[in-house]
Amino acid sequence: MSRNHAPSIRMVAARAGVSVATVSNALNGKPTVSPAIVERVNAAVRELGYVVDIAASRLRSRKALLAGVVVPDLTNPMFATFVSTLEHAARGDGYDLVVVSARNSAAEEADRLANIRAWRPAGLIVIPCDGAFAERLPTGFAIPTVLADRIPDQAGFDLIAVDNGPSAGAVARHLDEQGYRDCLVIVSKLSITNVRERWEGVQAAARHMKLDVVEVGIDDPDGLVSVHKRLSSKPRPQSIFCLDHGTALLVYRLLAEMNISVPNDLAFASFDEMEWMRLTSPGVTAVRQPVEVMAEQAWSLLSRRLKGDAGDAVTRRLKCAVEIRGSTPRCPEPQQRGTGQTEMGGVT
Amino acid sequence: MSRNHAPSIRMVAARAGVSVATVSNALNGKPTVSPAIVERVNAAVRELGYVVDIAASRLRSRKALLAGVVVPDLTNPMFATFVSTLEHAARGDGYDLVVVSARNSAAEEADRLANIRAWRPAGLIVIPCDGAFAERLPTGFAIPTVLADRIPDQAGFDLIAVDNGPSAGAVARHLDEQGYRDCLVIVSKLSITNVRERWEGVQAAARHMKLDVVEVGIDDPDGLVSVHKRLSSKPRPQSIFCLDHGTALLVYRLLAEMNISVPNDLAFASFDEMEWMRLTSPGVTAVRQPVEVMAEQAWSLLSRRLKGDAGDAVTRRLKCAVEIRGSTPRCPEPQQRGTGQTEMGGVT
DNA sequence: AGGCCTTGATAAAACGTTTTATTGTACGGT
DNA sequence: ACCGTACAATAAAACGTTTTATCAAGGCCT
Repeated sequence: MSRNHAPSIRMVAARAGVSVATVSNALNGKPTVSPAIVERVNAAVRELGYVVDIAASRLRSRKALLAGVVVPDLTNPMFATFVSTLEHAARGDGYDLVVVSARNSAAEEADRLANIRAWRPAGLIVIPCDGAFAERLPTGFAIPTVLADRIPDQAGFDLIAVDNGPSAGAVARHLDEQGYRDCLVIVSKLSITNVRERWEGVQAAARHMKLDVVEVGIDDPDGLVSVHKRLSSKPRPQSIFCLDHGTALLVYRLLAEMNISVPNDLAFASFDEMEWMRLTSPGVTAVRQPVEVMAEQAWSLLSRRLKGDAGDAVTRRLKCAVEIRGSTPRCPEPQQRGTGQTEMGGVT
Repeated sequence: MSRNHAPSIRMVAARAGVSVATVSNALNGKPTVSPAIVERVNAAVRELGYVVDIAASRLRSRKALLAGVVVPDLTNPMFATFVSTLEHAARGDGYDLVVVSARNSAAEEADRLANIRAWRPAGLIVIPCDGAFAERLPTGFAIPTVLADRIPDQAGFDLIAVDNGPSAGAVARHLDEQGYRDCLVIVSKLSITNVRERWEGVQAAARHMKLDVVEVGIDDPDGLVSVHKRLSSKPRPQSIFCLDHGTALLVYRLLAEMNISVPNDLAFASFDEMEWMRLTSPGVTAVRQPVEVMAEQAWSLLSRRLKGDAGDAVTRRLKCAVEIRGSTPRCPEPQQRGTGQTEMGGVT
């Protein structure tokens, strides 16, 4: 019994009655093959259901139509969208993607990077876990690399990110102008470069607001406890601005549990817009990042590099959309605070 | 100048002063290599930063530690979680994953399947776009394949899915018992097998409720228009049950826009729980699917197959959790309908 | 001492491709 | 009829591995 192996180019050659080299030439569109033979080869390919072995092909030709993608967490809808868009763009150029998730762990990221190397991709697109990405890049792994979304401590990388500072600043200014005089800023980890940029943007933009910042680790209950304490004490903060969607979700739930009404008792805004922020009543003011654009630009930049462009490292900052919704209305006068005045909340 | 190629096993051999075969044996833990030489080899590997070329390895050894994964849409948080969990499990067994998204198109799914074949994976895990999956599987692509989540028309596949019918039925029965006498069931496409199962489950479980079903294609505005019409006409349906999260989102927004209050004006429930359903006030009654468990079981089943288990095709149905929340309270008496009686909605 | 294992290492073949160099073959120009 | 060229097809080498078969060197037994 012939084993159940996938048909090889040899079988195609035999079936078409030509040499192996000719089959290869025919399939790769080399002009030195006569049309009649091309047709014979194609017929044999169809009949056998032959599909090239990419690995063998790459091995010999030294051309890899393959790029690696590393994201911190596929579960995050933003990164999932990033990957999905990227995949589409890459396939449009004939490239395959090997995608791995670091599950928010720098150690796993390093591991995955080493592992992805074994695939000999032509290029890399990485959303790093944190700024220390350069240290985790295996030595000697010198292929075109484009970073996205998160900002590395070390310069010299191509980078496509959003203008975290100005966008977060725009929200802070909005709160300021609406009359709020203090704001509790909540972050997951200030060590994440984006988050730090946002926080700095807020600090730069707030003119009359007193600012306060709390770290709420994603799985760490302590942070939430301290937010709880902060919200129970008098006077309560007039506004809250969460600098990433994870904390936004946690804090928004906390508010509901504590029976604190948005926006009657305080205003609420978030960086990183999520679907649900348009569904609550009122909607949540949020910064929407242009993920798809980011993915497309990351690919087109990598694509340029793969074609041989060896120019200086590029950094591009994309503009975010700031969606003002009912969760940040004009600040009521102090004496009226907490007595009603519901904005007839709505989906915008 | 020596080109910038990744170091090969040959260089390692030269550096360690042994033969290529010995390096291979050492790295693969063959017992015939003396400890002293193993150490020399490891040192050389470290110094050069050598990483095996998986493709070449697989080519020669005919052992692929690689599985393909095809999902309908990575953007869907449920599938993203599925992939993420799967990846973790696979890596635990030393396997890599090549993940592709069909972007909800059967044509793309077929294309991706053909393409993934070029990687010669050892196995396949697929969440098919629709029931006609078998037709799109390239002929001769006979590797262990586990289907997940969606049910194929054709039998003979390993399958890990949830008990769509009973779970949807549980929600229908709940509505029925709460006193609702009719229910508008909303689906994306009845051609999706899961959705059909859910719909059949609803039909089987509803005892006193009059049922009505509307298809709302994900990108198709017509469906929403007909829902709108249905909601404007008198008498308005007493309850709505969306059988997938995409339509749940659309319809929930539509309700807000039409100023129809949940649950004052009607009850609302959904299959496919999403984050935001715990955040609205009141929370949305929903069926939560055990995605992680599904992924783990899919992997462990595939893993078994890869180890050679050639038993009959297995079908496993996982139980879902039904989360009863404030959006489906006891049905008020008809004369009171729409006059207030807000459940002090809360996050559960 | 001679024969036979065992041990540790290696040379060479093989995997499925692509590429390079080679071989015919036909053609047009003298 | 001869040469040079262009064209079509191919044989063989190469890519980086793993595997198989081979080999050399001891050690043990008679």
